[in-house]
Amino acid sequence: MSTTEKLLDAAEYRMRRGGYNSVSFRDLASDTQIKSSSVHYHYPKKEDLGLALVERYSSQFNDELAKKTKTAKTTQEHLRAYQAVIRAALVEDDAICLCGLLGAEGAGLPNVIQHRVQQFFNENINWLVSILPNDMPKAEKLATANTLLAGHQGAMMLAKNMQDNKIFDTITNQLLEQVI
Amino acid sequence: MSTTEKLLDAAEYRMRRGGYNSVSFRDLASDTQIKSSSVHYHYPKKEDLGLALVERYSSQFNDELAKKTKTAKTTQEHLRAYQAVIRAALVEDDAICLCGLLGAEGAGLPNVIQHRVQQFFNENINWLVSILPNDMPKAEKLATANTLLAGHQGAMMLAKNMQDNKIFDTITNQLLEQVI
DNA sequence: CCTATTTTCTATCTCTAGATAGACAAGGCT
DNA sequence: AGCCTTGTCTATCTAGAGATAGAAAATAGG
Repeated sequence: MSTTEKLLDAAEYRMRRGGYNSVSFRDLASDTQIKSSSVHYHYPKKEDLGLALVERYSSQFNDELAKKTKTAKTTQEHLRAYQAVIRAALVEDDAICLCGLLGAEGAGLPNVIQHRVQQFFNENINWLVSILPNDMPKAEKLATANTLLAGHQGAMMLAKNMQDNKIFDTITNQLLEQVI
Repeated sequence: MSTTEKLLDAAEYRMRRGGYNSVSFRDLASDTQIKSSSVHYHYPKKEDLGLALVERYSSQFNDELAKKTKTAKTTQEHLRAYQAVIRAALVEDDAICLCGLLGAEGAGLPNVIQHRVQQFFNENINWLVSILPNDMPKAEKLATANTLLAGHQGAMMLAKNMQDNKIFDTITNQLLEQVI
């Protein structure tokens, strides 16, 4: 595994738990067995690191979604895949969504990162809109996409906080049942 | 206004935007025109400050909720009040919920604060369960309460991020319509 | 094998963080 | 007046942050 990958892994682990400001170059250095100045070689500014991380997270998320919907046909199947991808992020990594956390910290972050997180949400919404039933009015599609996104993000946050992943399932199941 | 109130106001303003780690004693000192050592006089450790802040936020939230539901009778009326209280926190303060943000930052915070935030969520859920229709099965009440809480928190985060408070209204209206 | 590039290192800077000790000031109470 | 409590100040400590310069090592390509 390349050094940049190791760095991003360590940064993702830490950032998805404590947030942007809870991660330091020295932490990442010790996680990856190099010196903090070497971390700066790969990512000169913290902003660079953060941006690269959101970019990787975002494209991995979209890849997962594409993979899990390869054979999906109905809206229901697509939504179950959406739920499953997010659930995996929560359960396997035992952490909430990187963009959910960075989105909450919003104003405390460099502008480039804020915008990249916003892009992640926009992509989410566009995807959701694209897989909702054709006979659903456009405005309702948009509303539903926003509700699903917000609901899933909130569900991760709540489940993590209550230390009970069943809460995520309960909430998202209810959302999927009611929305369709 | 007392110094401690001024301090909590300044801390709340900053913390609801950038998160726990984005607030420093020196920031608060300059916000309130005193020296940082004087801030330590009122709140010896940052943890003390954070805890006092969550406590004040939490009780103000519950007070608002009580006030707005004084004449409420139906579940619908109670839920509209819940929505309105959170909306006011979003629109008037132009910031997301303190506990939503601290909840997301979870693992990066002192334990006492984590637990106090968790208590805020528990109180929210208990309140929601208490105002849901009597004929709704207990399990469904709990699920619905969780969905409403997560949905509202997610809606704040998303609306703030997209810089469009209408998103909050759209999402929460849809939730209230579908859930009842 | 030698050179050029990439990567890591040592060493260090500056700034800010949280935190503390102890002097000093203002006000009420007896 | 003298005292005690409350609050603020100056001054300072230690730790850690992000960041940089320049030497040294590793690696790749001809």
